[in-house]
Amino acid sequence: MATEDSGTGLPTSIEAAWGLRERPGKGPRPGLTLGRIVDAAVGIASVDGLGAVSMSRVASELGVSTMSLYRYVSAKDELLTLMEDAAYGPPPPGEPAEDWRTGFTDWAWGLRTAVARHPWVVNVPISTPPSTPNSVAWMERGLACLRHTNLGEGEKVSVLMLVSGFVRNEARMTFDLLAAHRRKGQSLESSMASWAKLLEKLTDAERFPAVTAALRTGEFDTPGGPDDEFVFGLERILDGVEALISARS
Amino acid sequence: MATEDSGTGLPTSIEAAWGLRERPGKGPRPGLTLGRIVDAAVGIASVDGLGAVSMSRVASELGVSTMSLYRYVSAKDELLTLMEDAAYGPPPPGEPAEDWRTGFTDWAWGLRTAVARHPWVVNVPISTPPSTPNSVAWMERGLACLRHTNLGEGEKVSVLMLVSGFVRNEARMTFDLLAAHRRKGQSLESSMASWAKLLEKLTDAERFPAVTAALRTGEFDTPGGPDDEFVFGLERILDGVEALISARS
DNA sequence: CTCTTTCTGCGTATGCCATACGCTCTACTG
DNA sequence: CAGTAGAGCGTATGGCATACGCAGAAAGAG
Repeated sequence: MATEDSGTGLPTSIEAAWGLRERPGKGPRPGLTLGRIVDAAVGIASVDGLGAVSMSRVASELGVSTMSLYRYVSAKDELLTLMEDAAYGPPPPGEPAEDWRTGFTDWAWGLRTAVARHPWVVNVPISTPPSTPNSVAWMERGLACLRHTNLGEGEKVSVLMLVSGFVRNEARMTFDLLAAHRRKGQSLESSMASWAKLLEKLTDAERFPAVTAALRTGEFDTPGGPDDEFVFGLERILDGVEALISARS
Repeated sequence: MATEDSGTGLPTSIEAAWGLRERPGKGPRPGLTLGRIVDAAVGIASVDGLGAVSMSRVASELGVSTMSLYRYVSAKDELLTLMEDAAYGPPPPGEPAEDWRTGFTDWAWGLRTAVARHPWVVNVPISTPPSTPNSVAWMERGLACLRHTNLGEGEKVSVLMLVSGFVRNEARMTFDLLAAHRRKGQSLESSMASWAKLLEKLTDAERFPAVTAALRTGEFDTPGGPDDEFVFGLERILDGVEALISARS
């Protein structure tokens, strides 16, 4: 089986992504590389969504048989993990801004941009704490943004998880809804409008006074840009983090 | 087919959940109810996880054939939506606290409690904006908690989505990790510790100075309770919301 | 009371999916 | 040059959602 090696406890394919594991000289030369497999899978996901990524589809895209892939990846979820790593890509190079809030805002937007480029990543099931190269690199950069704050190391990590979780979740809702609307051939606006209409039909003013009041303002009909909710949430969270940092002085 | 009716645009099964749609007098009496089907599916998910919920498994649990279920539900994802609604259940009755922060904190904890009772809900794919009875009821209550603030209606909804998204995402990470650890037969502590060890092996101090520094404090080895991250994140977000409310005065 | 309509349950079939197993052939090591 | 580790892959197993159409039940229409 050999799902582990080198004492890292990582699956072999993930070790390969870190650049460990050189090829032993024996048998025939591999005809593929992990990179090509992951690229093919990413391509499929980008065009037809994560659901379209099957081992046989990836294999046929590469002109090999399904089972060949299992020489490179011991199970599909390893492939998914590697796809995720590839989708995030490396964080921007160079030093982050001196001011934590500037740097951290950049960081959050960078993550969001990566996710927007590959919306399917947010549907990759989480199975382990981040241990792929790019994930750890993004973590490194996030921590670096907070280097001049007086937060404890544990707090920094918590802030990181809070914000990256927010980015992921926001993207998940936004892009899943967008995809659902596209599937039904509607625009986001008409879809929101019909949702509002639906709620109006379902909610009476006695049992749902607050929803009724919110609907009456008509704000649901004008959803604004897809980034609006992201901007709003990020500002609130960073305000909260700022309060903590101030309290530590 | 009849996936829509009554002008709501909702699938028939969801309309049934709202109590619309009475039985037409004609054909044979249904041997099942939507409720029994959903209960069975929820039971399976609670015991063996969402992945174990298949149409055939649900059917055999009920002693009927697989295809019978399609008389009640037009596709599996309708069943999932109904399961989600059942898992959240109704929000607590009565008036929320006068003070928005008290009430809203209760609301967030209530959501978290519901999710903790049925951890699989967070893996139900999001396909539409909330339109099931309990989802709307939770929305109603969340808005009610903010009734004495000076936020605009759109802002209230944004705050709602921000916090409920946080609850969902936090639960997703926490419980997925817990499940992964259980699958490998490890405790959370030992698993976190081995993750820290792994990162130490993978990261050198030159390329990953911040991660190295964080690891050196040893804070990863003492994960604390599973609620710690939740409490931390919720406090930050509510601080941020409070800043907004103050700014509106 | 009978006929027609409408709805239920369900058997069967299709076409996906991940992946276990074991064979053949390759290319390097001793 | 022999031995062997590894590559590619054909086949098989056991899952899955769900389309289709049939048989029989229940209620209304005449």
